Amino acid sequence: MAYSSEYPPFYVTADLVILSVRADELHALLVRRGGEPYAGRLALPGGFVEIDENLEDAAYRELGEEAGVGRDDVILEQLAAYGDPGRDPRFRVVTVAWLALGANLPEPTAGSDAAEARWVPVAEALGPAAKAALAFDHDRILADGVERARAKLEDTGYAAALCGETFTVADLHAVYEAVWGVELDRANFHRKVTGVPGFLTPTGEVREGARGRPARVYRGDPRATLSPPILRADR
Amino acid sequence: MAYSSEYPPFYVTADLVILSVRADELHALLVRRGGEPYAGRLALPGGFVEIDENLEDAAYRELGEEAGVGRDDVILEQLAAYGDPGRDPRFRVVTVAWLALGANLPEPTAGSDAAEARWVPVAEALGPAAKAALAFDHDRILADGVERARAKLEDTGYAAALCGETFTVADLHAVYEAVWGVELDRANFHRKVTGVPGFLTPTGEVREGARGRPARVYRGDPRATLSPPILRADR
DNA sequence: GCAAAAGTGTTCGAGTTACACCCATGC
DNA sequence: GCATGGGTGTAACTCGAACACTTTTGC
Repeated sequence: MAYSSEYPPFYVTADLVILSVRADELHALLVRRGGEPYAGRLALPGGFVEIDENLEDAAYRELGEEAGVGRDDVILEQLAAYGDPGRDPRFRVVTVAWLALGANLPEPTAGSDAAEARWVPVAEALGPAAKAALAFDHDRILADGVERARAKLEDTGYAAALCGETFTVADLHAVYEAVWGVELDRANFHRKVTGVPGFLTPTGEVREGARGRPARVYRGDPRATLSPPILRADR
Repeated sequence: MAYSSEYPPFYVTADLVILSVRADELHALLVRRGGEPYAGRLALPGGFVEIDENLEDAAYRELGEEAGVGRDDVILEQLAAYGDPGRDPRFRVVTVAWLALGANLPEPTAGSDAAEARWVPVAEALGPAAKAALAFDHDRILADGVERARAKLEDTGYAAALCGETFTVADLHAVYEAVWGVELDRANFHRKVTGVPGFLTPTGEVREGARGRPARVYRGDPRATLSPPILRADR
C-alpha cells in the first residue's frame, strides 16, 4: 500500500453547531472543555469519527452523546470541513461541521457527556470576545453555522424545526425575528407563510388559554422549499 | 498521545469539480484513472492533502497539477466533505470537494498529470450512465457541484468567472443559458445585469468585428452579491 | 366594555415579463 | 438597402411593504 507511507494520516472529527430558540433569542449549545488543549474554554460539541462510521452517523451519535438529542429532534445538515494545519495543536485534525436545528432541546446537564454544557445566546457567543472565548477555530464555525441557518430560513421550512411539533403563526413569527434579529410585519408574515404551498398544514386545532383571539395550530415541514422565499429586510 | 491508538487514521483528499462553458455548453473537467481502484473510469481531478497543507491550498495545488489551472484563473469555493466508509475500497478516505469556475481553461493534455483528461459536457456526465461511468462517489459530488454553481449564479457574480476577463452582455447571457439550460429573455436580461450595482463595470471599449451593432465591453466581479437575484425560470 | 392577540383588506410602488421597437454596424 | 445583433420603451402583472381595520377571546 504505497500511500500508507507516502501520505500521512489525519484525524477526522464531527463538530456540531446546535441552535435553538430559547426565550425569543437564538442560542447555541456549547460545552466547557475538560482537558487540554483549550481546557476550560467553551467549544462546539463533537468528537472523533469512527473508522467504520458514516460522517452523518457520527454527527448524530455526537448529538446524542454530547447533547442528549435524538435523531428525530433536529434537522441536520452538513456545514463544511475545516482543516487548517495547527487548528488542533496535538495533531492534524480535519473536522466536518454540522448544523442542527431543534426545538425544546434538553437542558444539557441531563445525559450529557461533557464536563459542562450550556446554552449560550449567539449574540454573546459571536461577540467580540468570542475569538478568545471559544476553543480551536470554533468561533468561525459557529459564525458560519449561524449564517447558514439565517440563510436557510429564507427559502426552506427550517424554521418549523425551531418551533415545536405544532405551532402557531405567532410562534413561527417569533422564531424568524429571533434568528434574523429583525422585526417583521406581523400581518404580511401571516399571509406569506400561510400562502406558501406545502409548508404549513393546519391541524384543525386552535391554541386557547392565552389572552386574545385563539390562534390556529399548524404542523410544519422543515424539508419544504419556500418559493418565493421570505426575505430578510436588510441586504 | 491517547488518541493515536484509540482512533484510527483517515486519509484526506481534495477533489475538484471544475466547470467551464465551452461552445455554449457547461463542461466539467474529468480525468481518466490510470490505476486501481476504478482503473479506466472517469473521475474528478484531485489528490491527497499533505500533512502541513491548508485544505484550500491543497485544492489550488491539485488544480495546477491535474488541470494546469492557476490560482487566478478560477474562483474556488468549498462544496462539502464526503466520507462514507467504503467509498474508497483501499482505506478510509474523507474527501473535501471544491467547486472551481473558470473561463478559457487549458486543454488538459498540456501540463496535465493525469493519464488522460478531458472536458465532458455535464449533461452527459450527469446522465443516467454517470453512476456507472464515474469512479467512487464522484457522480454525486459532480451533481452537487453543478447544482451549487447553478444556485450561485442567482445571487452572485460567479457567471463573470465563466466569461473571460472582459465580456459583453451577450457573452454573459450565453453563460446563464448554458449553465441553467433555460432560455432567458435577452432584453430583460440586459436591463437586469446592467442595473445591479457593483456587478458590471464598463471598460469603455466596444467589441467590433462581428456582424451587427458593436457591444459594450464590461468587466465583472465574481464576488459581487446580486440583489435582487436573477431568477431561473423554473422552480 | 376593554385590552390583547389573531387575522383580513387595501393601497402603493418596485420589480418582472412579454414583446414591440429603435440603433449601429457589416456586407 | 438589408440582415444581424445590441440596446431601449412600455404596458400588464405580480409581489412585498405599510398600515388600517375587523374578529375573537380573557378579564
